[in-house]
Amino acid sequence: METGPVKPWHLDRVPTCPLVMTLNILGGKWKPLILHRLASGTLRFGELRKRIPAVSQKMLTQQLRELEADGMIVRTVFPEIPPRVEYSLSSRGLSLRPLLDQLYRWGQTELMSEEAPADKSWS
Amino acid sequence: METGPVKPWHLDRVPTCPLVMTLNILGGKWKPLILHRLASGTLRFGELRKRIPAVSQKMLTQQLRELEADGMIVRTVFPEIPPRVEYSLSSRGLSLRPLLDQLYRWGQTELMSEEAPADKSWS
DNA sequence: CAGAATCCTTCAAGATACTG
DNA sequence: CAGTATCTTGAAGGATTCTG
Repeated sequence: METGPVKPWHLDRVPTCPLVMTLNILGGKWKPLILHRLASGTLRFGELRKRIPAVSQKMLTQQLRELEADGMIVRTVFPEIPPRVEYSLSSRGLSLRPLLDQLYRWGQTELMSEEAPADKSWS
Repeated sequence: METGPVKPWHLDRVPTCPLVMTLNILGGKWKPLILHRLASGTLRFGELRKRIPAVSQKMLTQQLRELEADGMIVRTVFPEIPPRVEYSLSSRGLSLRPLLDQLYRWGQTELMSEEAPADKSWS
C-alpha cells in the first residue's frame, strides 16, 4: 500500500549525479551482497539467508523488496504449501554483474594480497 | 589508539568474503561519493563539501577520517592561518578509480538513458 | 578555514511473537 | 517456509556553538 516503505538511507530521489543514483539503488547495507549471491543463480529465501549469515530475516526481506522495487531482482512466488519463493536477478540486475565482480576482485587483490584462506565457503 | 572510532555500520572486521571486506571500506554512506570527487584531483575540505552538498560537515569529517584510517585517502595539513587541509587519493584509493568510473557509468547508461540534463554541474 | 564538542531527534535494525 | 506485525533501543546523523 506504499505507506512509506522505510526507505532506509537513500540520499535523494531527485535526479542528480549518476553516481548518486547508482548508490541510491546499490547503497543499501546488504544489497551488493544480495546481488552478488544471486549472480550465481536463482536462490530461495532461506538459501539466501544462509549465504549472508549476518543479515537478519527482517533486513533481508526489506532489502529484497527494495531491490525488487528498483527492478534489480525478480521475485517468484510458488503457490505451494509450504510456500516457496525464489529470487533471481532481472535483466537490469544482470547488467551489473561485471561491477559486482570488480568489487569482489578489488577486495581480493587489494585487501587480501597475502592471507589466502584455505576454505572458500563463501565465493 | 583504536579506541573504537564510531565504527558506523561496518559488517565485520574479521576476514570474510572479499566483497564484504570491500564493502566495509566503501560501504559508508558518502564514501564512494567522496572518493569519486577526489578522483578528479586533490581538494580542500571546503571544496569537497561544495561538491557533495547534501553531506553535513560532521559526516564529511567522520567519513574522511575513516577513509584515511583505511588507507584510501591522504590528509595533508598545512600549518597556516587560516588552516588549510587537503585531501587526495592514496595509491590504494587510486586503485579503485576504474571501479568508481564503472559505478558512474552504470548509473548513466542504466538509469539515465533518456532524460539527459543540459547542465552537468556535478561531474 | 577546518574542524571538535554538545545536545538532541530520528530511525535503522534487533528481538520476539504470530500466520497462511 | 517465508514472511508480517510490534516493540524497543542503540546509534546515525542534524543543528548549533566554540576554537586554534
